[in-house]
Amino acid sequence: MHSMVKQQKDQPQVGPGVKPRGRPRSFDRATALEKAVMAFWEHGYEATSVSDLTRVMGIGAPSLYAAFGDKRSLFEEAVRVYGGTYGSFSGRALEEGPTARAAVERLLREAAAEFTDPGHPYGCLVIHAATNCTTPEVEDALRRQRNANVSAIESRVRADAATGELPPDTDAVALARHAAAVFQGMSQQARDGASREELEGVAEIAMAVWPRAGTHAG
Amino acid sequence: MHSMVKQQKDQPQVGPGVKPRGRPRSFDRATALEKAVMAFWEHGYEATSVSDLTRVMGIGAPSLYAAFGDKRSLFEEAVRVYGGTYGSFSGRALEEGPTARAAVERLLREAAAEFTDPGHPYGCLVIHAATNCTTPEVEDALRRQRNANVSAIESRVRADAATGELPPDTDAVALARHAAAVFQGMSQQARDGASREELEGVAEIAMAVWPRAGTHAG
DNA sequence: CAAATTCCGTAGCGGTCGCTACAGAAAAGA
DNA sequence: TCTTTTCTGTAGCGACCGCTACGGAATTTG
Repeated sequence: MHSMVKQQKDQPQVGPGVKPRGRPRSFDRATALEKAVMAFWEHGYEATSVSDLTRVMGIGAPSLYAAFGDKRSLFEEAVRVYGGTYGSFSGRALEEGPTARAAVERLLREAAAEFTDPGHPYGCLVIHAATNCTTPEVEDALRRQRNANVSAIESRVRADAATGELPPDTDAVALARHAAAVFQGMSQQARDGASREELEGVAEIAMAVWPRAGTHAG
Repeated sequence: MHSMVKQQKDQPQVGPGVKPRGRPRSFDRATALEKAVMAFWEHGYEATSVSDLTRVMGIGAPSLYAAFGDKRSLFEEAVRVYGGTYGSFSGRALEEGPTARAAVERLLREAAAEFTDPGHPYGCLVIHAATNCTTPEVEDALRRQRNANVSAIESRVRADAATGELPPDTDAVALARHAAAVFQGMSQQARDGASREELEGVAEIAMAVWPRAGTHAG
């Protein structure tokens, strides 16, 4: 006997003509999930208790566990929702920017606005929601995500150094890590009360480190 | 009757000739406190339980409470110890640097070494040990400390802009916040596994934003 | 010695944690 | 209507949380 995997019926994949069998869910799953995103974003994984979640999501604990598995699965799904919405600007900036410099400039400028948007918690969920975690897997998952972002910046810098858009002796690792450090520091300062304008000033200053095209370092 | 304040006999202020009355403490207070610093540094305030503390400190819970008050008081004392030892480099760099630029350069370069020292947990306790805290007072205390550091950098920049060491139109707030953001981002990246050399590269890159003496911005 | 004072180890307090057993309610299928 | 399926609310599980009452141990004072 192989172990049974609990059937997940969370995301209906069948057409709209087929109705599920039993009593229908009395709440909107996406709306409840969005509330969980906000709670985790503001207070982090550990400091957000299941009773906190059931309160803000407006459902009972059994409904939460039936719809989302357990607290950790709910958090992972909340991280995915965040990455596809509030946090998607960073991936877009890095993909769509015409050059590494333009991509990072857009990344930092949009971060200044996003991190201080009064419509949701300050800063970046990926940076802050799983620090000091008693569940190391949760902490590691977001750490990997942060390090992947550093690598993404580095790849763009390295590509521009290869094409001549940046000087060939550019230190791609240091330039990328600097951009990432400014990004992460901006998130921290947003949490500490910095304004959008202050963070835009940081972003502008940070862009001064980029070598100009046609200028070689040293 | 006004409320009695519990007599604290933790730090003996009398001369060495006077012996305390009852049974002497069977552990060294400073050594135990140092262990608590390490535990809070690595796992943060909330994720470090009292039983974690009693284990690493090698004492029972009643001894901990008798010697340090409660968990929060112990944490506050640990933060003070940290600020006077591992974290003291930042204050020294900002005070002793001959110019704002030299002070920040030393700050960042020493941070690269300190944040990655394998002899203790990575990164900065003040930045990481009280995030996502269910006790907002604890979180706020370290937030104030971080914002005070930003202000300290800003003061040094402003002073140099006044003397002409930096251009008079220098944006002191942005320059200081950028330095602080890099500092905080370096701490985050140290926690995420960055090496000393990588962080030194970040520090070097970050210093490129500073206007040279005799050069005016715009 | 005895008395007084202070510390330590055991053991456990009330509270919250993540999670779930259970029974009733609400829907579809027969 | 009756059965089947699924969801919901109550109520509570064992584990851990921060913290402490209590009695015995260790030390100074008289």
